[in-house]
Amino acid sequence: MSQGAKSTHQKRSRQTRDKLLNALELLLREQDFADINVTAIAAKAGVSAASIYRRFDSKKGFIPVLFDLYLKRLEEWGASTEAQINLEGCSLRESLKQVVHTGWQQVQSQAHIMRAIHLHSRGHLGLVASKMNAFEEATLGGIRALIDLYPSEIKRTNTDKTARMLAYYLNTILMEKGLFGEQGAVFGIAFSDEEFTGEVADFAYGYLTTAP
Amino acid sequence: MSQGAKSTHQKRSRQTRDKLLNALELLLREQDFADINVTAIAAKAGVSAASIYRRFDSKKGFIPVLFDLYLKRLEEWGASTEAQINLEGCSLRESLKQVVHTGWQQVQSQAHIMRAIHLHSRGHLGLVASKMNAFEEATLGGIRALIDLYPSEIKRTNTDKTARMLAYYLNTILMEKGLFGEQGAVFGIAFSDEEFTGEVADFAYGYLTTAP
Amino acid sequence: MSQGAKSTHQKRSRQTRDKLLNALELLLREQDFADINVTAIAAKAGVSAASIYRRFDSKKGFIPVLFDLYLKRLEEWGASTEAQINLEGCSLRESLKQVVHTGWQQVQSQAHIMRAIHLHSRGHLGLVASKMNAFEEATLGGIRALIDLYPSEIKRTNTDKTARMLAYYLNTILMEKGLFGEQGAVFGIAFSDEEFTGEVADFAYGYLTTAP
Amino acid sequence: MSQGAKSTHQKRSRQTRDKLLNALELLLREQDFADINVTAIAAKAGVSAASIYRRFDSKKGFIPVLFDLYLKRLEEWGASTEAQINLEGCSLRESLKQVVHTGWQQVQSQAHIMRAIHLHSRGHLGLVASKMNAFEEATLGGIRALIDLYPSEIKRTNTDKTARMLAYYLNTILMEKGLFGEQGAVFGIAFSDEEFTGEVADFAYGYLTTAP
DNA sequence: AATGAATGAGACTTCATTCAT
DNA sequence: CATGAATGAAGTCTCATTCAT
Repeated sequence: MSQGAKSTHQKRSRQTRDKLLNALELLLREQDFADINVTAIAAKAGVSAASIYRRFDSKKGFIPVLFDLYLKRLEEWGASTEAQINLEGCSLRESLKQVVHTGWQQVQSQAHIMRAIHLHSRGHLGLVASKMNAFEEATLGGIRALIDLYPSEIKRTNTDKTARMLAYYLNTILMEKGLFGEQGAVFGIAFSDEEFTGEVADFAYGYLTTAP
Repeated sequence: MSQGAKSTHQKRSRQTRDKLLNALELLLREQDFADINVTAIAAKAGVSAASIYRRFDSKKGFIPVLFDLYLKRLEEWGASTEAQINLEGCSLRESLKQVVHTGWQQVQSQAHIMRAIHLHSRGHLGLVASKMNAFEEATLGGIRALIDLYPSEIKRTNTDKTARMLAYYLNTILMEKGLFGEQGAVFGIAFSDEEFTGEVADFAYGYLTTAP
Repeated sequence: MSQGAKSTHQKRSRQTRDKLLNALELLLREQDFADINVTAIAAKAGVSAASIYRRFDSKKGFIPVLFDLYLKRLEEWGASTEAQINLEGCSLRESLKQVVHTGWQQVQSQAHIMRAIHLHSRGHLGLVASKMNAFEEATLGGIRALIDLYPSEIKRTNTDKTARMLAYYLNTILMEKGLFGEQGAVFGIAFSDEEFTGEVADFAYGYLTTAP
Repeated sequence: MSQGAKSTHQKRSRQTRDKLLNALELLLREQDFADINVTAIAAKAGVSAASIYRRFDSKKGFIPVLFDLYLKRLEEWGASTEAQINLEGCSLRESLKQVVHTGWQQVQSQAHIMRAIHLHSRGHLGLVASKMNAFEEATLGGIRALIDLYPSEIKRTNTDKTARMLAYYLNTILMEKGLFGEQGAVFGIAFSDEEFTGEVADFAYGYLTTAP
């Protein structure tokens, strides 16, 4: 069947799927994935628990789909105007600030979803492994592009290694606070968002502009 | 006494508790805490599952006790010779390298325990909150001491903020790879330990030596 | 029309019904009725499971229709040449042998259908009661005719009772082995077909020729 | 642990098992095994449904245990006075009548259990195969002993074959009516018990006393 | 006190049957 | 009508936790 021309059955099927996903997302804003049971998801979605097993392999099956949802949102957001960072004429420092600021907003808005993924794709199978790789490659691409914009300022010699470290750093540092900062102390990083993102960017800036 | 643990006046009781903790630690080297069931812990310890509930409030009750265990080991290790870093005459860069290297070893050796704490103290209650604070304060103290050793090289102005950021950074960046690096891609950070710790230290070095 | 089956005015409807019945029969050669699910029947027939409920009240509704199918085959077979037993000039013993032999072949060839009827018309409703009665009456008629052929040899006094017992005996004894002999020990009745039918006939012969 | 000196735990365990078995037996007097759900069994027994799965592999797991129960009762009954048939001085015909009469009583009293076994051990695995064999061997032994008592009267030549056929016959003929006679027509065998057992015995008598 | 047994809860799964398009 | 989707019901299974001895 051609894409875009979905049958009514398929549409209905997708609706149920979406209802379930929406229900889960709502619940994830309040509880941890482990504390949410399939009955609750079904109830919130207004469908039967058995229906879940038509759309998802198991409760765990929600995780990769949540990841898809996250990636879709990331993509949509990437195409939106608010994500359009204009680095024209910006200094490296300024650019990093913008990138971090933007990333931080993303993390915050999708924290509930990412938390579930972060905690429940761990250890258990390579449920999301391939998708994660794709995501990482895309992120790396962005980072490399940024690096390439400032050849003279950046003193790191191995671009690939640098890009990987930077991507790893940004991802990790924003996630930890974004996902768990609310309920955990996290070294009293209780700064304002401005301060936090500023420091995070400065960290990256110092790294890039210092020769090995 | 830890939340979740019960008093152990009797010697025998204490022994059972330790047997259980050992059993759990052994199992944690192979599986995630969520995948280990109390029966397995009891079996490994050679006691009945019901006995667990004489020592611990619940399965979750193991978490704060694991945290205690971790802190105890950290303390012992801090007092041991191998942890005695001699920063005398070292450059800031060299000192950071040593600190990161040492921290990395710690994380690696206790990864199985920290993983359980990291994943299962999340969201659920403030089971370990107070201990975590104490731990963080201690870490912060060390970081501040390090910073104070190199007043001329360090360009950051707000020492407290800097120390917190650095502590947060080091903790987060080492944990993510140490706890989950094996099974997750983590941006292809597949460098050797040397490379990794080197980059991590450089990151910190760049941050500290660059004016805001 | 069978209980459980719905009217099939349309030709197409009739076709679908037959496709379903054929599909079920094929499946019955391999699995027990209870282990065959409606989806499988529908799939084998190339229609949707929902369509089944347009032809049959329920899954159980297949049973009386299977019974009809069985009776139809029996009738056809009764009219065929191979079923034409010529008892002319045969001794009672010889006649019984032929009858048993023929019955045994019937049971064997329709075992998969009869097994389903045998197991699933039990207890549940009188789904097939009226048909069964008709079938039994027909069978009884045959038996009575046989008995009437050998008035001098047969020593039983109450013909009706004798006919009923004989019919019951033949039906039961052949069915048990025919339907379940393959997978059950059944008292190690592992004789050849010749031996088995011979003994069965001898049993009947002894009964008939012995005075009460 | 020595037999007879069972721990209290074991006793409790067995009690639960017995409660479940009793509950099932009560229910079997009213409904078919397939129509009884585990929840109902548990409720009737006054235990939790989960407990069932500590004692039995699955719902099907009841079947072999029911078979054991049946065999145990058969054994107990065999040792009881009412089963003590005194064949001393009896004619073969008389002996057969007694045996059939006794067997018929057995079948009737245990019909509900045997019905479940009969219907649900079919096809599915060799759940009861080995036990069935043992049961059949024991039955065969009895039949052989009976045959050996009347060497002059019995005209069959192959004792083994004869014993097997007789055992098969008695078992089958009594079971069919005993288990299903109430709800099925069974060739209008609506005689009194006396008549029925009399005919059944006569059948056997005729067989045994007629030369092949 | 230690423990085997019991249990409530809930995930998971299948299936006959009904619904809505 | 035919059908994919949905569903209620029940079996299966596991597990943390509590009970009773």
